[in-house]
Amino acid sequence: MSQQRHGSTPGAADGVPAFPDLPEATIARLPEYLRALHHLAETGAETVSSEGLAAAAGVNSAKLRKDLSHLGSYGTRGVGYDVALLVDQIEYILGLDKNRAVCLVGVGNLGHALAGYAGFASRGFRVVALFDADPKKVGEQINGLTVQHTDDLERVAAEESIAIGVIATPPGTAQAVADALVAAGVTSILNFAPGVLSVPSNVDVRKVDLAIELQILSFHEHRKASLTALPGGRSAQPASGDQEVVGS
Amino acid sequence: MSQQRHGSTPGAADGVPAFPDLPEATIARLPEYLRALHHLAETGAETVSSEGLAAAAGVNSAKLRKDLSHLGSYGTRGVGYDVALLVDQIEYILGLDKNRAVCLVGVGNLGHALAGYAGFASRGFRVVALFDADPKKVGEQINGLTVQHTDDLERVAAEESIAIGVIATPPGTAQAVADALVAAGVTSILNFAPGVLSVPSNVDVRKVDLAIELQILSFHEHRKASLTALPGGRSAQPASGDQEVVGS
DNA sequence: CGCGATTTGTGCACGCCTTCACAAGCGCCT
DNA sequence: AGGCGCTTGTGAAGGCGTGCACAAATCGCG
Repeated sequence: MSQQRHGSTPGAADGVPAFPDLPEATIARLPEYLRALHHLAETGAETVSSEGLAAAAGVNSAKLRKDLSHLGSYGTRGVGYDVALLVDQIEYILGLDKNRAVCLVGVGNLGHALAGYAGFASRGFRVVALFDADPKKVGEQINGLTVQHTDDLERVAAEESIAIGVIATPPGTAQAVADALVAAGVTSILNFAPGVLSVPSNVDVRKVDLAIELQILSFHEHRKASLTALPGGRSAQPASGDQEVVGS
Repeated sequence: MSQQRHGSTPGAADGVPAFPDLPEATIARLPEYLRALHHLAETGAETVSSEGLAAAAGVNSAKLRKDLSHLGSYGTRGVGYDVALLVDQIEYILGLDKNRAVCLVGVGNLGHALAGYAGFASRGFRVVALFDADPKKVGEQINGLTVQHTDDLERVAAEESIAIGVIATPPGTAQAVADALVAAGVTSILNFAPGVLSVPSNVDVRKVDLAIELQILSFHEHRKASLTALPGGRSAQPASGDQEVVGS
């Protein structure tokens, strides 16, 4: 990473750089920019304009520029952004240069898929431990890893100093698993189980509920249907622009 | 608020009710309220206060009341909300009373898991068709359904008038699949493939990128680590409140 | 019947995020 | 060297969402 001048992180005093406090909305978009940049790099592009990168990431260019400006000034006016440089910067900010260890709890249908998900490894995450409460699953080999019993979760996770845990258990056991993860020193949890987790305030939780996504789509289906059925409603065919992404 | 009867949907003139236009943020929370309400109903509760429901859904009570007020006036002051009534209302708004048909494209690791995901069926969604481009997978039986070839996607989806499609293919083929879905009349897409989909403006797309979620957590890990390492940073143990959910 | 306890519904202010519009800066061409 | 076109970075405005604080409404009880 550090490329001499341009490279050093803004506000770096000594070895440990001060951390720019980015808006949460910006953080959520950085991974998307990063993916687009990787794609551009593969096609051999050296630089990108904000317009080009914005299009590749599916946002508008003003938003992209403002987002990137929060990281520092890594563009060249009249030219654009250096792809390689920007990749390094974003990966540094996101902490992806650390090759983070992740453990996964719950090797059911979904957990099984997550354990083998290529997208994790390709973005700097290593799944290093699998757990399940079902004795029949303990010992099973998945993707080169042996499933261990959740009773050992706390010990193993602590030993390997795992910082990120993924919960893919049934809703009933999710809270207990979260408690064990926290006890083991995990400070970030990605939760696929429906329901609310209660954790200490120093632990970050992100939730992904597949059914909720469908329900939101269902709402919009319902809305669209009621519009076309209504007297004033136009008959569903509002031109064909590009891209309507609903919600956040 | 007019209130009148309490039962029928607000603004209903004839058979087709006018559709309240809810804030997007509210819509995204309704499924969570619904889940909490179902849970309460199972425990035999007749009514809930906004405080109680808010706690169960992991939000603050003012927000919950404002959200629900957008649906109409379905609470009773001094008492709370009628659980059964509220369930019906939210399910109606979300269009879950329609038992919507969903098709799933891409029966890889993730797609396989989604096809068997119990959370879909239990919330009013029926997976009615599976597709994959790999001839080796075509014909395979999953959860009582036969995997069909993506060449038949457009025909089958149109015949069964499927409105919602789920994409769980590798990123390279996602756009082509989306085009086929749109051509078949699908107007809502849930996309698990990384990358930006381009669709007509009357089609809603929601994206779930599992790797992005981890990257956001990674950022917060990085931030927390740099804080504790910094001279001014407190030594990581900021009391133990409840619930810190990061991001939207 | 009236009163107090309780809980909803909402007006208001604040902060975050988005978007526009433009000045500042950079490279290239003449 | 100078000017021109292009692109970034950002000030300002507007919109959306959140949370507070309180009035309005309902129930139960004396």
